[in-house]
Amino acid sequence: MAFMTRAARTPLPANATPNRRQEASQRRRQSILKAALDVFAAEGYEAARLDDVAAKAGVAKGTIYLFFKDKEDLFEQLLIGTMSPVLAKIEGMANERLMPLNDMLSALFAFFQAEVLGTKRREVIRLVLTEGRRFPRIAEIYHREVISKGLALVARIARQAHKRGELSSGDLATYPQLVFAPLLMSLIWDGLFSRHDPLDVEGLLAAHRRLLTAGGNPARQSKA
Amino acid sequence: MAFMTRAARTPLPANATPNRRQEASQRRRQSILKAALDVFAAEGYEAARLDDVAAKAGVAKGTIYLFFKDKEDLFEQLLIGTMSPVLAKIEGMANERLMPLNDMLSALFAFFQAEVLGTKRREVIRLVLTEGRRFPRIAEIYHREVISKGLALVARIARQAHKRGELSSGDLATYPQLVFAPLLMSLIWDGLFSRHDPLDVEGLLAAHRRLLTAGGNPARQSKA
Amino acid sequence: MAFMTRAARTPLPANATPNRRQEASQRRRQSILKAALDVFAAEGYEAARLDDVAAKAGVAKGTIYLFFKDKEDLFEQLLIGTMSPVLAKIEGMANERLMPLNDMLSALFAFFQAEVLGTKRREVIRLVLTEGRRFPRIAEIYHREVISKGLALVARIARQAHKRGELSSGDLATYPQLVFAPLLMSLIWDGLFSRHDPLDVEGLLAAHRRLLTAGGNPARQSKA
Amino acid sequence: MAFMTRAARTPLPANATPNRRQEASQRRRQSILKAALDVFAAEGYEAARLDDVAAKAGVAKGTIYLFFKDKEDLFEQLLIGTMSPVLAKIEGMANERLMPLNDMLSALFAFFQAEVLGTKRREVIRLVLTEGRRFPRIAEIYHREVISKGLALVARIARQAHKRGELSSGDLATYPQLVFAPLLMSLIWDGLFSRHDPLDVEGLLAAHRRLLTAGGNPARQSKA
DNA sequence: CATGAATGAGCTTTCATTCAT
DNA sequence: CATGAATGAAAGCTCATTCAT
Repeated sequence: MAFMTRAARTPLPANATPNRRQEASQRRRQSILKAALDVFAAEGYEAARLDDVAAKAGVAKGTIYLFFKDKEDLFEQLLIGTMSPVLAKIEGMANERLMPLNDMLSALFAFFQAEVLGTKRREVIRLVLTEGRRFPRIAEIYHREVISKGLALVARIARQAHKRGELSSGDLATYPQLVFAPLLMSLIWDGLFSRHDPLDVEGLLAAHRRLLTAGGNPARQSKA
Repeated sequence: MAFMTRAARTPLPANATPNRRQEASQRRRQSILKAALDVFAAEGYEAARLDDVAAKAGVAKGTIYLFFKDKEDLFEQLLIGTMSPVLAKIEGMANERLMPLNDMLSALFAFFQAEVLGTKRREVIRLVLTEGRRFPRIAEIYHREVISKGLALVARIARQAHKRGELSSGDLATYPQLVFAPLLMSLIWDGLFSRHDPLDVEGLLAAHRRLLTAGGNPARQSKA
Repeated sequence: MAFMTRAARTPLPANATPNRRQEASQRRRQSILKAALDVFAAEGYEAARLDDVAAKAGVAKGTIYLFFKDKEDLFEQLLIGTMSPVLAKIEGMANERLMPLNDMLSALFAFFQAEVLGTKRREVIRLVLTEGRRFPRIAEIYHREVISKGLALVARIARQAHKRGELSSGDLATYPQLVFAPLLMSLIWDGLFSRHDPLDVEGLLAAHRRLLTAGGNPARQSKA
Repeated sequence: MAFMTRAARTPLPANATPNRRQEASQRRRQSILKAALDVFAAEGYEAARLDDVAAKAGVAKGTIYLFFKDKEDLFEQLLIGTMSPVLAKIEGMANERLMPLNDMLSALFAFFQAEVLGTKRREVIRLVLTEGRRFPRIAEIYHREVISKGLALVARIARQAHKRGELSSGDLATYPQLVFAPLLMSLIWDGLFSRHDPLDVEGLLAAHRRLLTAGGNPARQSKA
């Protein structure tokens, strides 16, 4: 937002020029990142060719190096930069008043479907999964900034639900990963097998929600 | 199996030498596959160098091409060949009398921990996950031979458990993936994050089992 | 010199601005040349980067091309331009009344030490030596404007000294290069080996002078 | 020599093969070094293209990397390897009975003209001079293995000549560089200026020898 | 059969030069 | 005039694959 403020304040022709340049530069940077995501997602880090990235971005090969130190830097900035909206969402949820478990699961799964599985962010997560081992820094950042925060949020809600009696066991507070496991499964299935055996993600996640909440409330379970 | 047939047919002393040769040949093939697994697991398909595979296997680089058409063929044979024991186990379980859900989960999780997470097979699965998208044939074979059979087995048992009243819902029969999701999660977590945040896989899977069976047996749930 | 002419003619306040511009332009040109010398001396012609020259000169990369056609032109103008003071000195000495050999050697060696070895001019000569083969034009200009004149001067003095009986042989008149050889040696040694094995240039040149004059004056020799 | 011995002793076909390979390999290595010398000498280190080296050597680009780690290694091995015959000669002269100064100068200058100026070794020395600053290791090795030994040899002979009264001064023992300076001058002149102004190296060195020996022997001097 | 030296296409990265602003 | 972002040719190096031995 900040960058728009000045633009609005300075309709002066003199400032317009450097402004335009900056904007064009940012647009170029974004087009490189977008192209890089496509190519990295399609080929993987090693097989991705910067020639293809440049061609797809509509820039010369050398232009990439104006924005990124090297191929690895492009890859890291791509992965790290794209996670910030997800991060913001998670932190937003964490700061809100703690919602009931079931609401949170609905919100979480809906968010995941709409904002990850339904967008190119899906590819970013996939790249973290597939290349993370060879980019320990990325794995670490991703764990610290996204995974651990998401797990902590779920764990807190599960703990509260357990205290309130919504959950009969503390297992979800101890292993919040169980909440995310089917999301991961969906993402991976979608990439590997949906061509031969499509997965009804919606149904899967609904069933997963029933499973998670059922144990704590056998009465509900019979209705769900 | 086919390759053993002739060996069995030729116990003649005169043929002992070609026999030895065949054995030596098979040993060589195996050492290449073993080395290839190490290298592919450490570097990924693209970054893996056949030089390293040859060195690790103790053979000349050209020797690899006596057994495998090219790098891709080596990779595919590696992934496809290693899954057969898993496949056998799954088919074995499928052919046994159908066991109760809980027993099957115990057996399945124990098998997974002992035979996959605890062995180099872990790396094979990881390679399927990380490289599968770029090797559709492998994904397809793996889905057809392993995944779908494992899911079908679990689905059948879940269906029966549902009929018997062990499970209050048919969800697991519809989405047997829910049973495997935490296994996948464990495998991936182990590879990416255990350095910074180790995961108690045993505990996770136990909690998962409670979750899966809880809904159907409220009485048990309260004890668990 | 030419560029100062107009400046001297235009003390008008109205013309002060174009004047300032010209001065600024010349200052810019000089800063580029100075920076270029540093970078070419440190890296050699090929490895020198115009980016570094521009940064060191405090101008934009494109500015270099306002003064010099291309990298090669910058290099040539640098080498050719810097030799003019040396040239002037040599011509000055040539025009003076011919001095005795010994005095000339003293003056020549002192001049070389103070004005070449002791200044950045040292790097210019080194660049002529190291890059001259690949820039025949520079070698030629340098030979014509500096080397041949310096040699001619020394040869004339040596011839005269021979006639006067100061030198018993005409060798120095025929091979005035012998006078310069240790200067060259000093320059090169200084660049390559002084780190491991410093050379007492002062002492070397003194010994060289004794050697050059000794032959012609055995009496002196015994004292030196 | 050693490698020819075995070849003569082993006309066995079995040993012939690996032998041939080794020989072919060595021939290839030499052809690369020879080509590299041509290209480095013509272009300098930075501007030399390995493509050209490969083409000139009649090998593929990759072949260079079978023998040399990288461009720098090729360059260093070229410079270091070529100096060994010179080194051997110097050490040979050092181990002989110390000869009179005049004989040594004759031998030294003749050797330099025949074995350095008259061969491609000339280019190697030139490369040491022109590139040595940016390859400190080479300068150091060259100083340690060649320069310092040559200087020590000359210094010893000069000291002895001084003691015997052949030389009236100890200057040459202190500054043996004075003996070599005209050799250096010849080498450089040959590379830069001989096209426009050929240098009579033979005459120059003869004059130099007279100069060096004259001071100590005024009688001779008057004849020379 | 087994070898491993040789190949050369292909990739990343650099940097002199240009040109819209 | 001055700028510096953009260009793209060019170079070093790698490595899957081949094939003479």
